Formats: sequence, C-alpha cells, structure tokens
Amino acid sequence: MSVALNNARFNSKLTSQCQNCSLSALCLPISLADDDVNRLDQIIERKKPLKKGDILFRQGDEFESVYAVRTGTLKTFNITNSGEEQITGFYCPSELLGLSGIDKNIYPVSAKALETTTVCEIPFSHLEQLSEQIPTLKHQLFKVMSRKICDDQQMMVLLGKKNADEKVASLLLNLSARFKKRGYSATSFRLAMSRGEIGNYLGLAVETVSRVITRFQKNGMIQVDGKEISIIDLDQMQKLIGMSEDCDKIESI
Amino acid sequence: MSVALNNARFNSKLTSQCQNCSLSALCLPISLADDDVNRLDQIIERKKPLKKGDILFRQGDEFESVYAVRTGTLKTFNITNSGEEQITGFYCPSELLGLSGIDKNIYPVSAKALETTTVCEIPFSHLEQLSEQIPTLKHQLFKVMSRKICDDQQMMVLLGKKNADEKVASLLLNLSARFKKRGYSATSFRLAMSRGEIGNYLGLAVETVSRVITRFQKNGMIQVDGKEISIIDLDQMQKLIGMSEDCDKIESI
DNA sequence: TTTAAAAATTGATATATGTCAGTCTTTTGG
DNA sequence: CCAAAAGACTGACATATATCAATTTTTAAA
Repeated sequence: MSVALNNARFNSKLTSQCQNCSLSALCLPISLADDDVNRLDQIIERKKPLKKGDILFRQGDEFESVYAVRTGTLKTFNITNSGEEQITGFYCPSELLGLSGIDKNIYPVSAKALETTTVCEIPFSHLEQLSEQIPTLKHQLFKVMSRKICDDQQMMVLLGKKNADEKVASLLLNLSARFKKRGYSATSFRLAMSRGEIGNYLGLAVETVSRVITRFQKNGMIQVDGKEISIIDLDQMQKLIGMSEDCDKIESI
Repeated sequence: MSVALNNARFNSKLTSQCQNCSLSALCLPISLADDDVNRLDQIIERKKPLKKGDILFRQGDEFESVYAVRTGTLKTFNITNSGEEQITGFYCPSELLGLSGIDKNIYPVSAKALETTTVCEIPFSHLEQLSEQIPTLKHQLFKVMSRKICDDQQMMVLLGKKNADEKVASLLLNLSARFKKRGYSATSFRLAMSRGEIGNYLGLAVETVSRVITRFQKNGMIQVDGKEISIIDLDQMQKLIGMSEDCDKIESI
C-alpha cells in the first residue's frame, strides 16, 4: 500500500513484508529492532485467502502454527460430546489465534472463516526458537497469552453473571473497541457473525438475541440494518454494562 | 520429609528445596537437568502460610510474581463495578496463579486463601530471565499458559451451555481429577469452598447449588457430609456431563 | 432474475433457575 | 463451653429466557 509506505517507516532499510503490513503496529512487538523484524518476517507464511466457511484448523489436528488475522474474521469453536457447536471466540484483523494448541500439541478447537479471510501462518516452533534470540519477542508472547487469559476470564464473568441485555451490549462494545483499535469506526461496523453465532457465543437463544437487538433499536441505543450496526448512544450502552469491564478498567487506571 | 528423601532422588546430589518438594514432579518441568532445577530453586521464595481469608495479591496491585500453591486452596476473583465478587478460579496444590498479571503488569483479579495455605512466590522477571537460559523452562511456561487458556475456554462452555446439574457435576469431577493427579483420592475429598463460592463460580444461586447437591445425594450419585464429598457413582456422573470434557478428551486420544 | 434455502423476527407458552423467607446446622470468637 | 454469626437447606413463588411455531427477510444457487 502506498499509504503504508508514506509513513515514518519510509526511510527504513527494511524489506520485510511484516514491515509493510498495515497491521504491523498492532501485531509486531513494538520495540523490535529492524533486524529482528526481518527475522520474524522470514518465518511467516502468507496463506491464500479463506472463503466463508473454510476451516483454518480442526479440533484434534496436530498443532503447528499460530495465525495472525490480516483481513476478515474467524470463529473458534468446539463440538461438544452431544454434537453441538460451542463458539469460544471471534477473531478480527491483527488478532492471534491458535495459542490454546501449545499445551497438548493439538488444537482443542476448530477455526472457521466467517467471511473471506486472510491470515499469516506463524509456525510455532520457529517462533519459539526466534523468541530465544529476541527476549522482547518472548515477552510479547507471554503478554499476548496473558491477555488472552484475562479476556477469557472476563468472558466467564459475562457468561456467569450478566443478563441477556448486558451480554449483547458487552459483545457490541467489545467489537467496537476492537474495530477502534484498528483505526476503524467505533460506532459503525458490520457484524461478520450471524445472530445464531452471537447467541451461541453468549449462551443465549437466537430468538433472545433478536429480541434484545430489536429492543435496543427501539430504545434508540443502536440502529440496525441487517448486519450493519451503528451505536447511537454509546454512553447509555456503557452504562448498561456498568462499563469498566475490569481488565479494561485496569488499563485505564 | 524423610519419605521424600527415600525415593529415587535419594542419590541425587541436588540440595535444592524444589528438588525435595513433594510437588516437584508436578510443578517442575519434567525434563529440567539437575543444575537447572537448582537455578530455578534459587529464585523461588517460600512465603509464610496464609490464614483462611488472607489476601495473596489484590486486583490492581503491581504484578511481580506468579505463585505455585504448595498446600491449601485459593480463589481468584474480581470485584465487578456493581460491587459483587465474581470468582474466576480455584487453585489447588501444584497449580500456578497470577499469570493473568503479565499482560498489563497489574493483577486483574485478587487472590484469597480459602483455608490455611502455603505458596512459593516466583518473581516473574527472574523466571523470564531464567527461561532465556533454559529453553525447556520457557516451553513449559508457554504450555502452562496455553493450558490455562484451554481450561478457561472449557469453563466458558460450561457457563454458556450447561444446566445446573451439569455445572455442579463438572466442578466435582474437575476437582476430583485435580486431586487424583496429586495422588489423592479421586472419589473422596473435602471442598475448600463454600456452597456460596461454588454458586458464584458456576453462575448459580446458592440455593440451586444446595438443591443440586441434595438431589445428587438422593440419587445415590454422591454422599455428602458438610464439605466432605464422596463420589459414589463416578460413571453416572461422567455420563451426566457427557464426559469427554473436550480438552480432557483430546488428552486421552 | 427466479427460486429455494437459510437466517431473522415476532408472538405464545413452558420451564429452569432465581428470589424471598423461614428453619436448621456449623463455625467461630469470647 | 456458649452465644452469635455465618452457612446450608427447603419450600413457595416470580421471572428471565428457552422453546415452539409461524411469518418475513435475506442470501445463495440455478
């Protein structure tokens, strides 16, 4: 992207693709030296785009890589013994997925594209090796995993303590924050997932999700056109969930 | 402990405390060389016992250490904006807590002893440094964190999809498995946490927990005397939750 | 573009679990 | 050892959300 080149990095001698990737500010450890970025770049494989519905990895597959989302969205899920799908997360650009596979060398969930999606594949053994030579990278990895633990625990709070309204509002605000971080609008975005997937993720029936969204719209809190969402009254919404989503709260202290 | 000394390690030249700790098989990376164990040992501080109700660290405190439980039990929890406590985990001997603090350098939860408890404090900066010199240790750390992510996601499935019976049964079987791993009885143990704490953790009212436990007892599935629990019909209980708790299932493939 | 299939919405009803209240039991501190 | 407080249990009732069913809208395929 010429835009990407016309920034502060324009004068860099780097030739790496990571360097030129519009996501690098988010996905690269901030303080990696130029040379380190090049080394990281060399272990990354850019895979061809996934179409909607394509599987990136399957529950039970041997764990080899973690993936950074470049464009699009994925969901991770397990198939429970009773055969139902349980969604455990949604992944947007710049986010890393697959970390849960490290423990047993097997992915404990499947990952599926919700729309056309591109990812960078990062073979974990290489990443781990490289992290031996680059302490900052190692620390970043610890941080990313720690944040995931923190986020998942917030999700536990949501599932255990919140009512349907709070659950849906939390998801919308969470997505909003993630879009914002990537430089997109915090108040107007497109949901890549269906109402059914939202319900599955939040522990609600589809019908309940639908009703909550309708109610929010009648309240004038949001405006909805299919998958397009505009948050009209961000304040009210934040109040609704008691905003200070704990992990987030701490961030702002 | 003389018992500990009378095992295969008796002939070791190691003098470290970790080496002699009855938990070492669980808490030490299995394949650390003797010398590495000694180095690990040197960074660990053994703290004086916590009494029931004592706080190990507080939500918002600066993150400095992770802790390995030696004896006793702790819970981690956050105080939500509305002032309620939400328990995010219980920690038994050999388990590591505090990892969620790495990300923001602040503990996002508090940790409190449920009974008299001893822990080893492991300053994280030292551990991280040491992990640079001992790749196996680094890998173990990644694994521990990955497992935590995996476990938390299972918890999300539990909270989102399971009914009260399944939730309580899942917790009992989960505790059972953890006791078993440490060499204790898998079918007879003492709950360190109150019914209220169980309910809080599982997203249920105390009364519901009480009723479920009573029902299980009437079914002859368990026998209860206050906090003492005996699982009578493990099979039935495993069937109840559809056993193959996913992460566990994969382990057994 | 037309048609079939999938997803979303809405209403009526059922139900699991929460809430409230009272009692009994266990734990704890003096 | 006793008294007070905390925890646990049980029943009656309330309610949020699930389930079922029917309709409308959107998406995907031919």
